[in-house]
Amino acid sequence: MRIFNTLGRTLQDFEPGDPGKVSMYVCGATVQSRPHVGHGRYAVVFDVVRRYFEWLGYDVTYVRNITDVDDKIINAANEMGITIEEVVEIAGGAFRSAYESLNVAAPDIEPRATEHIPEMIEMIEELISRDHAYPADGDVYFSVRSFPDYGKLSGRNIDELRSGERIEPGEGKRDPLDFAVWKGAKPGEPSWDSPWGPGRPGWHIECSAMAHKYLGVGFDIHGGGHDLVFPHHENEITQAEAAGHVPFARYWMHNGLLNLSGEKMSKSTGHVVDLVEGIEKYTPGAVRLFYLRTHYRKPVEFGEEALIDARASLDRMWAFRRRVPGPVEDAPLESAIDAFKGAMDNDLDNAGALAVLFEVIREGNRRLDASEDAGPWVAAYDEIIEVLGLEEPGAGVEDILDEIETLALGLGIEGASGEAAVDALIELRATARANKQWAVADQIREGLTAAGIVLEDTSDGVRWHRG
RNA sequence: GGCGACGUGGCCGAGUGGUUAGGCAAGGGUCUGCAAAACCCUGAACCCGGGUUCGAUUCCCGGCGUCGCCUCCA
Repeated sequence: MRIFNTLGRTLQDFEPGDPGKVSMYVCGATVQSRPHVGHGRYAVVFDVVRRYFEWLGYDVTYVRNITDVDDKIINAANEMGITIEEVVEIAGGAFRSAYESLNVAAPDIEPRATEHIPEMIEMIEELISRDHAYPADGDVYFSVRSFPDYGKLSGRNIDELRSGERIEPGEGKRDPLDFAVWKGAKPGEPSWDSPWGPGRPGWHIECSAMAHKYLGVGFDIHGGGHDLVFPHHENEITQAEAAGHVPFARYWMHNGLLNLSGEKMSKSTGHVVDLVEGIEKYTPGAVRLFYLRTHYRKPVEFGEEALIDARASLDRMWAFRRRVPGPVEDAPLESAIDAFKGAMDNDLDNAGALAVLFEVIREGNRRLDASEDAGPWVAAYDEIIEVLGLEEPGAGVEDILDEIETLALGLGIEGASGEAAVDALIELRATARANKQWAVADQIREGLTAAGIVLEDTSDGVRWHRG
């Protein structure tokens, strides 16, 4: 597999550090407010990275952190008059449920910054002892000029940064480029004890410390949104490697950002679409497919048309799979699997992989139409759809029991509920159709449609699914 | 200003030095009580100008345009 490594900005063959295993660390979100649709993209992209490696047979350890203390969380708590724990609980819950509905598998480890203060303090002490960091009035700063490699990830050099420098030197900073690894507590802020007095960690140090703790030195893949390349990831590498963890991570993957009306979405400007609302409006599957239609490194415009397009494509996929109910025994079509693998091995060409899937669907449909064996095509579909995480969820009816029951009772069906009632209605309709009582048949179809169930008449009988 | 990415048919979106990507939408067929689904066929593209080449959408140079990072940000 070839991966575009941000470190070096080239396509590189992926070789795990430990044969048969892949260790991944992905920067999760700062849980200060509800997730926007941009957060969904990184979650889905790296979920697919993980699924693909697992599908290839690797034993994957996936770590995704939660930043649960920073300036913005503290501000949000103050504004709303609640504790930071409550902010984290509310926002974190919204993230969790959004991930779940997007079919993003939970990480193996989900460390929180506040639960790793000792590890961070230890790393800061190491940095100080190596003269890469220095305390100043309760803060501790990293000395950027003490680390000659600074800038290697983001591809910039210190002097260029300096010319673009806009920040006034902080009180204790020796150099405007230096950044805080530990921030002394101001009155009223949450804090932890440290050798430099009460305070809290700087943003970047948490990832350096937690990635090292769970994945060790030189783990395989570090991921995150492209906007994290600088300064966050640059600083992460710098701290970790300055503390002696060399190399910090071997491959760096960054997903492209989402635009809204041509402009990047951003929490700070409020230029966002709420992820949960987007999922409700367009359905979770359509949102997930929307993310996967485009190569993961490209920027994408989030817009109504694209989501409706994705929804239609998804319907096509699922409609194909419904034609062959239940699991299939056949081995997946080899040529399709090879093509899929070829696309994915090419720096996770998820869009190319989808093209393979659609070719499988077209030929599978053609064979089913012609009453030829489509088993290998269906099996290939199952294989691919699962790696992409786009499988159709089970068609439960729990949320529309009342509608179904009312409809059933209206037609004289008693004692049946839920799916049994649906079956009874379908049976009743079949009788009506056999007697050419089209009005009754249509009444049942329309009633079920209104309740959210779509009927399909096929040569093999009637199928139903949620609309 | 510095660094970087990108510019493909109505829309979205892969890819390649010479041969059909794919999806959505559109038109025409087939199938069909209705509905849905499906299959077949059709049209349409490679920002502009140079260069390299037998031949460039694909390589090189220049231009134009869009976007990102340089400050918290997936």
